[in-house]
Amino acid sequence: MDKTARIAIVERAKLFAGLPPETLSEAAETAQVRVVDKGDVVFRQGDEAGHHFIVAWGRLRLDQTTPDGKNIVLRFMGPGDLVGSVAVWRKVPYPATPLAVEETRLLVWSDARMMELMQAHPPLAMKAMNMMGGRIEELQERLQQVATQQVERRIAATILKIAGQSGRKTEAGVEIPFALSRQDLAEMTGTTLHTVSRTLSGWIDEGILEGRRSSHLVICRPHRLVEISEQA
Amino acid sequence: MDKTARIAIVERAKLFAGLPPETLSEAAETAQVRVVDKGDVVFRQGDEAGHHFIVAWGRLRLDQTTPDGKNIVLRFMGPGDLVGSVAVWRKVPYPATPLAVEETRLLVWSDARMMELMQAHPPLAMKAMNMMGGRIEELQERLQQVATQQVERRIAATILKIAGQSGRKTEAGVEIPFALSRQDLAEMTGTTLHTVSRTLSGWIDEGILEGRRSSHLVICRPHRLVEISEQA
DNA sequence: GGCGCGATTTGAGGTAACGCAAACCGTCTG
DNA sequence: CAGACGGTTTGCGTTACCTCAAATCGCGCC
Repeated sequence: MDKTARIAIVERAKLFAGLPPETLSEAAETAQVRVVDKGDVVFRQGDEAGHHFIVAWGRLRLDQTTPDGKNIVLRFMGPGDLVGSVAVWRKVPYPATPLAVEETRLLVWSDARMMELMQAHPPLAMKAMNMMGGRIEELQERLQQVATQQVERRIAATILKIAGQSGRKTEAGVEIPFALSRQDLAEMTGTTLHTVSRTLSGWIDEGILEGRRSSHLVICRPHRLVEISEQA
Repeated sequence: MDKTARIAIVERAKLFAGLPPETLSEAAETAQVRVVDKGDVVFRQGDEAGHHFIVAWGRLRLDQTTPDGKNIVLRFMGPGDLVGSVAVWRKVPYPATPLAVEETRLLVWSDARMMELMQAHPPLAMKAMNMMGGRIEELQERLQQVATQQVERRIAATILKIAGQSGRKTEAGVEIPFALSRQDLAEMTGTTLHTVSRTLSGWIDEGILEGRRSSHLVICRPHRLVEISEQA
């Protein structure tokens, strides 16, 4: 990947959005590139944290395993998203495992390099706090959902959020352009595979969704899903 | 409150921990002081965010109200904790309401002042990110708990966490030194007042806790609570 | 094409936790 | 001290969701 391509990626990353060209250029120059095959991980929960990553293209699923062996999906991440930084700044082991659900390319900076960049360009640090703040708000919202809403609403809201950040418009409706299993949805919403399957089956019967027994979900009637996600 | 007192508070705040005395002094000089009576709020969810607060003494409960009128308790905050900063940095309205559960004194900086401090003292920004990272990890842990564990475990874990950050040792055991209602615990663990009451009653019968029908909980057998919070 | 594997669907039964309702008890007020 | 009030306790019926179990289907592989 040449420098121009790297700059293009850096430009798109939320972390660098709106910063002056010199900053982008300097950031791009000091980045390494890393490719992760579908099914492989960028790093593992518990590894010592030493690098910041930005997704150039592809898609990651951020998993967290509990001491008693259960797994939850914290979020999906796509181009422009920042991976690993929280742990690096805190100097603690990575608290989760990002797994590539499709072939993914990332830009990589060492802890030291990123630190230099931040010292040299204070707005970078502000941006970073901004992004972390976004994560906090997102987590608070999800916590609130899991704590107070029933399963059907949570599943609807989760599908809508994913569609909002990764959906592609097609003739049939909004398509989620990667393999999102019922198990994934269960682990995002704090329920079981079976309950998700039942719920989706119902929605497919009602014509709200398409994607029976297969890979890619298509939302045919987003409006209905919104209603469900907001129903009292 | 004189300058020496303010410096002492600033010194204790995690945000400033370990920074050089000049920084502390400068921060302390530019701070305002604000007192909030028990039952009053520092600001309200939805207000425009313009100020950073650090708790000097006292205790706050951070509440979030959902569109459909439900309430959840995000966390309790005590001396040294940072309030409101996430929203200020993101330039979004405050996402939650901090309510004083006892008379509370805070140091206040305007957005602009804090920005100046951060620009002048880069380590401050690093500390801030560190703290935000801590919040993210805490939220991820709670999300995982609510999503995968059953109510009894969640209540046990929540009481232990609160005891860990605010508990005081007494002859009878570890006391939680402020009024923590069953309703509060319910709103922290994503369950109902009734279920919390039943669960605590059981534990009190078993001698794990004290505090029947009254203000301050005392943990008599922390070890048992830990077991419950980890039980398969 | 036949086989086997993993993901999904669907059924049936059980239960943790909710929702409603009533009683209870400190505490503050007049 | 009577009375009212807010937090708590407890009982009981209900239910949303889980758990266990089995059938079904798509897909890659030989």
